[in-house]
Amino acid sequence: MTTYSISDLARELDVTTRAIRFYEEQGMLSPERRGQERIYSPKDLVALKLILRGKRIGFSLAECKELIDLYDPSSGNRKQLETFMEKIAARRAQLEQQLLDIEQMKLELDTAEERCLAALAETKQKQGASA
Amino acid sequence: MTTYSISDLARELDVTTRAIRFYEEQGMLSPERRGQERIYSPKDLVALKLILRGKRIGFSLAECKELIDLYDPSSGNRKQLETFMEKIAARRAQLEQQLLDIEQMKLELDTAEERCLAALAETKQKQGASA
DNA sequence: GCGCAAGTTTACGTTTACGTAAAGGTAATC
DNA sequence: GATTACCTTTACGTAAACGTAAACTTGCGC
Repeated sequence: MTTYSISDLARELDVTTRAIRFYEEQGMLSPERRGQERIYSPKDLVALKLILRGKRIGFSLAECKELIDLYDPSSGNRKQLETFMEKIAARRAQLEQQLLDIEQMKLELDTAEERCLAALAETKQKQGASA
Repeated sequence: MTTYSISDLARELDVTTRAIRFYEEQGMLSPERRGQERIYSPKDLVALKLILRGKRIGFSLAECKELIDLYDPSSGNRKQLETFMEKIAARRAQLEQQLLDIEQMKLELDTAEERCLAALAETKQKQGASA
């Protein structure tokens, strides 16, 4: 069975060891120990991937923790599942808004760029062929 | 010509007055004054909207400031404009990743939900028609 | 047996984006 | 003239998510 050291995980998922220990401190990971040393299982790897994906989506660590707990079979808690699906829906809606915002901003930046370039051209003309 | 008080703006754009003053402190707004009182113009309203949109997209306030400076005609700086378009492109790419992450998570949550519901059904069956 | 790399804990520091009093000025209204 | 509603400044507080430094142990290679 495969195991990982903390720096294995850090390298593989591109996080710092500090972050990994922090997630453990927050109760999101619970690796085995060999003496002092942390030994991570593939299950831990998956959990860490979940955390990172949650972060990418914009969830807080607290929400990521909820997410992980959701995958814990010991909690057959349907209500939690439903509230979390709502959070995901909210996040999707926010993404839609972000897409709109970005499109809008792109449009405005494009026209700003045009004006800017036009102004530059005008300046050069007034200066004559001085360059 | 229309003007706004700070709480007009706060109401209209759904931000706190504290936030508005903070943005000014950061050099992102410079309203007129009538005595102590801040008087906002439509131009300020636009700037504040820009800030909020930038935030929604996920830009830091520092980046939002760059954004506003971009619209300032006194800076005919094309390089800034280009680097900012790059930031927007990066943000768009991140949004794509977020969409993927959300789709993936939705799939996983859906199957988790199924398993959960199935488990619940099983439990009820074993209990008989006790409810 | 020495050095070095990788691991550990403890603990204070940092950044961002405001929140939250505290303490007071101004202006309309009863 | 007292209340009420807004406005102001100053300033300390806060939450999240680690960064960073200190001080120490453990195992490997030579």
